[in-house]
Amino acid sequence: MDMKVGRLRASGPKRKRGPGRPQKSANGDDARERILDAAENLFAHHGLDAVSVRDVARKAHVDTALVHYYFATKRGVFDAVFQRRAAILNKERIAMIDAYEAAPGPGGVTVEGLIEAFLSPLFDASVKGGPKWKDYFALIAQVNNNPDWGGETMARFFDPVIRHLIAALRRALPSARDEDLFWSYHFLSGALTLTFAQTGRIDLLSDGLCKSTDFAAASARLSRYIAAGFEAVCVSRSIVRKRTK
Amino acid sequence: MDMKVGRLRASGPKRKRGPGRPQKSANGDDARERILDAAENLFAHHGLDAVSVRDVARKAHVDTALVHYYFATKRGVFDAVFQRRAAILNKERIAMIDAYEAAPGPGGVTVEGLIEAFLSPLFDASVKGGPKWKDYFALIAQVNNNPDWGGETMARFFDPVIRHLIAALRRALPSARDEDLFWSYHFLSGALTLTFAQTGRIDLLSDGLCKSTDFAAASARLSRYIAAGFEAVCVSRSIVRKRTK
DNA sequence: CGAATAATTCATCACCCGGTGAATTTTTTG
DNA sequence: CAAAAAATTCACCGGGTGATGAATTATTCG
Repeated sequence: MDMKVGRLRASGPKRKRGPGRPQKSANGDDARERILDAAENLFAHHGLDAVSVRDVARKAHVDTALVHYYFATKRGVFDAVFQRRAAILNKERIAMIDAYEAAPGPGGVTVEGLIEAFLSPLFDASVKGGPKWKDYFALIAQVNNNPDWGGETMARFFDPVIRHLIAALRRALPSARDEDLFWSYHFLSGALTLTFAQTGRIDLLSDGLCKSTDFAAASARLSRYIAAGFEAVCVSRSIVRKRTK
Repeated sequence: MDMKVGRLRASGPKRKRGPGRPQKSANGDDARERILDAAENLFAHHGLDAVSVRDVARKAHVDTALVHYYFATKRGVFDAVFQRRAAILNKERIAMIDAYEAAPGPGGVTVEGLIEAFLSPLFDASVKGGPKWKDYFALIAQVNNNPDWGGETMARFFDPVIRHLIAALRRALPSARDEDLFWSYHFLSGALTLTFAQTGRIDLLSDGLCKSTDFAAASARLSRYIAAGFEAVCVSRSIVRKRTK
């Protein structure tokens, strides 16, 4: 009986910098990068399961075998796409929160200020960063709402930043309960990711008055909306809470 | 030349009540119903594209051909699942909004009261209605965040109720702009559907303090959270708006 | 140049997919 | 009971899927 023998080929070549490099290196037109871009775009717009490795390869003008050469498996492609922009983003977001806490406006640290610091790198990237960043955020929206492996994946990449935000919120709202903070963040997460998902939903609902792609409009409202939600839920209402619980 | 001839077989049998009925009819154990239940569960937990017709048939203890006999295509199965509970739900939600507007508490109609009327049939069904209803709501979460056809599908089934809610909110907040109302609803929609998606995300983030399955806890917070968001965004701040716009 | 190494392609495998037409079985009707 | 109709199964098709090993091309290094 021949059991399925595990793949021996490692996940891609040894990445030493020197020898045998591809056509272009300083340029962003490596085949590897093209594959990631193609996958990012397709996964974001159609979901992981609706896109085949062949689709990705075709869009990247590359043979399917090359995709497996670099990333071993389809899930490997996905992970690489997901990871590529996460690190940059997370560093910025933590820096923004810290900077705001170190020098808030007159009146001190507010919930809205913290939320805005937490969100601004995302909206900045999606507005100024070009379509690839928009694709990336749409991809995150997909993952965040995936019931299979979404929760685990999001936790792996984004929990540090989020815990950082929640710690800061805890300082800004000393009377808040942790459950209230976590649920409030959960609602924020849902509102944010649906906005990033660009489903065209709001376009249809509003008969064209609002556009899914108009992140500036979303950004102008979201921080205020969410901050008000946090304050309404997290600021001492223990009497009411006991009644509803 | 033989062009692909359209399917001649109609989408299922003639549904007259009399002849040739299956094993059980009054009971909910029809094969047709079993297929819908199986599909509902699988689509909700894994997404439409990750589930095959064979998976559904296997779970329903039925041949794949029977699935096509009743629903013609995989998408047909999905539509039937989606539609099955939508009508019931929408009728209840409109009734709740109307009832609340007709007899609000002392102090008149509030945003929180409207939101709660709008949401309560959902949480009621998911808490009291058993696991099939939870599956259904998880399925809605999938659809709402699907960038391909989610926006259009949600619009087709739920826009009437939502427009009804927004009309009521417009009466409760006469100074609100429509863009603000639509964006505010959009955020509500995202927060709600991520909650229904049951991704386990909040469980991991909170180290088990909060549970994705605890709809009672979510329900206890969501209306207040969202109402505060609506009021913060939609109540006259035209001076500020002009600056950010 | 020529050897070494990385990048890329080619041909292919075993399997799963959605869907269909023709039997076959079950149920209802007269 | 027989005839009719509905429900269900069986066998199958064409095509797509993720993945792989061997061959081929491009690049770098000595």
